[in-house]
Amino acid sequence: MLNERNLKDLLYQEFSRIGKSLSSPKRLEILDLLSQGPKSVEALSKATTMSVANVSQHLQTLNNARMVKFRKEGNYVIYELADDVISDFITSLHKLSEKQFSQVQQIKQEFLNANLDTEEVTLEELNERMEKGEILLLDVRPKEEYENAHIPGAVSIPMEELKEKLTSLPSNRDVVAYCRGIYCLWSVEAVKLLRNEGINAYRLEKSVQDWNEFQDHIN
Amino acid sequence: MLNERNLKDLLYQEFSRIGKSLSSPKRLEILDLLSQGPKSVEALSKATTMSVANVSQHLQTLNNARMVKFRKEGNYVIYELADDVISDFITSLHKLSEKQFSQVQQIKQEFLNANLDTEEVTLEELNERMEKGEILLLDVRPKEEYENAHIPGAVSIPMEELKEKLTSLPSNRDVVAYCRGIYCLWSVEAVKLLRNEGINAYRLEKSVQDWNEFQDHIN
DNA sequence: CAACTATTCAATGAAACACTTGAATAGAGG
DNA sequence: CCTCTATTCAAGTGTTTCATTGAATAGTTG
Repeated sequence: MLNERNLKDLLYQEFSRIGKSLSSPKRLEILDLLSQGPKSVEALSKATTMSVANVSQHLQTLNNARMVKFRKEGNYVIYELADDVISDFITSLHKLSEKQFSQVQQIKQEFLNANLDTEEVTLEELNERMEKGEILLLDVRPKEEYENAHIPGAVSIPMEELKEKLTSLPSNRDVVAYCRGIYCLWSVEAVKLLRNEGINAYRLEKSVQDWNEFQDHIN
Repeated sequence: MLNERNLKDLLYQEFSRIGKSLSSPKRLEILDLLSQGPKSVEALSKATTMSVANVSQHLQTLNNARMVKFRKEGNYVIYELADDVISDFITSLHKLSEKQFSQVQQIKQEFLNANLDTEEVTLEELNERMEKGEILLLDVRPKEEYENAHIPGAVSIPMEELKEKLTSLPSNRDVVAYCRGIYCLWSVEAVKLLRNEGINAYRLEKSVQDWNEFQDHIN
């Protein structure tokens, strides 16, 4: 028989399934990757340096919490976020974390300082200077992610191809590179490469999601 | 030395601390209770039917994740949510859960059906009829929670005192009872009691938080 | 249909966790 | 200053979760 205490236990158990899915660092990483677009198990395995079986297991628990869904496509199983709401939720988790963990900021800063004396670009600046045609915006994520969604006007050169294509870039325009957001470090790498080549390069810390939010705000 | 993989592991580990704090049903219940206002360890222990030591331990992990803060007051240690942002975050977790778990809805419905053929009141209705003075709004939460925050115009009669005060209620006005929100069942109890007394009683499923949100929306 | 690939399943040992119990602490009040 | 109370700490136990491994499955391609 269902009494009040039972009911509460049942309900909070259900609620906690979402919490559980967010309680593992690896699962959060998977969710972040999926927020850039659908991916196969193998692709996730590579990106996270986990075994395929392990990733599959995590995806299973995420699926139980209805955080992701999947479809079969040929030999592959393609996973994606179950819902736009979830992408928003993950973003708000990040914001909350950052707000309360100075440690997160510290870790990030330590790394960036060791790697780059970086000048940041804001979305406002970007918007302005894009319209004037003053800059070249570079999306250094994998091609699929660019195709899934990108900042309007951006050119896709995946990190892997950047070295070869360095010479084809204009040296008379400033270049701004972005990838998956604040904790994605490809853009840092890209800026380093470009500067070595004598190009004025800057890092945009923001992601496509941030861009969308920014657009919603000014409209 | 901090390399890219290390950095990611560290960062996601930090992020996951919030997830961890949301991964235990008991902790979620504690957080919900705290979103109604500050509470002592003992009070939480009673409300959740857990041992004091156990609650204390959970509060410790919540504190590590900066989800709660505490102050000492006489003999007692009073815990509360660390931040308004966290209350919002918990609310959005509930909404997300409800959206994806038909099971949650089902559990709730089964219980309510077994207990009450309930007519729900919407916030719009409430607003309208409150202004006309047609109804008496009853807050059946503990006095401290009422004092911490309540819907304007509501009268506080904690559940424990309701039985004794039944006769002092007007039988010529409709009564609407509310407590902590959709999963708080005191309002269900209250409506049952009131109807037995021949009073036209209805349940408001919403909470003070919902009311505040509603007010923000219409302004 | 045989070989191959991507994914999942099942079993293992190791680590993390929840809850209990009983002792320790620290503040309040007589 | 001693007692009482609320809370925390520390140790022990049983359970759940994790990553890893190797086998099983299912779908595709020759």
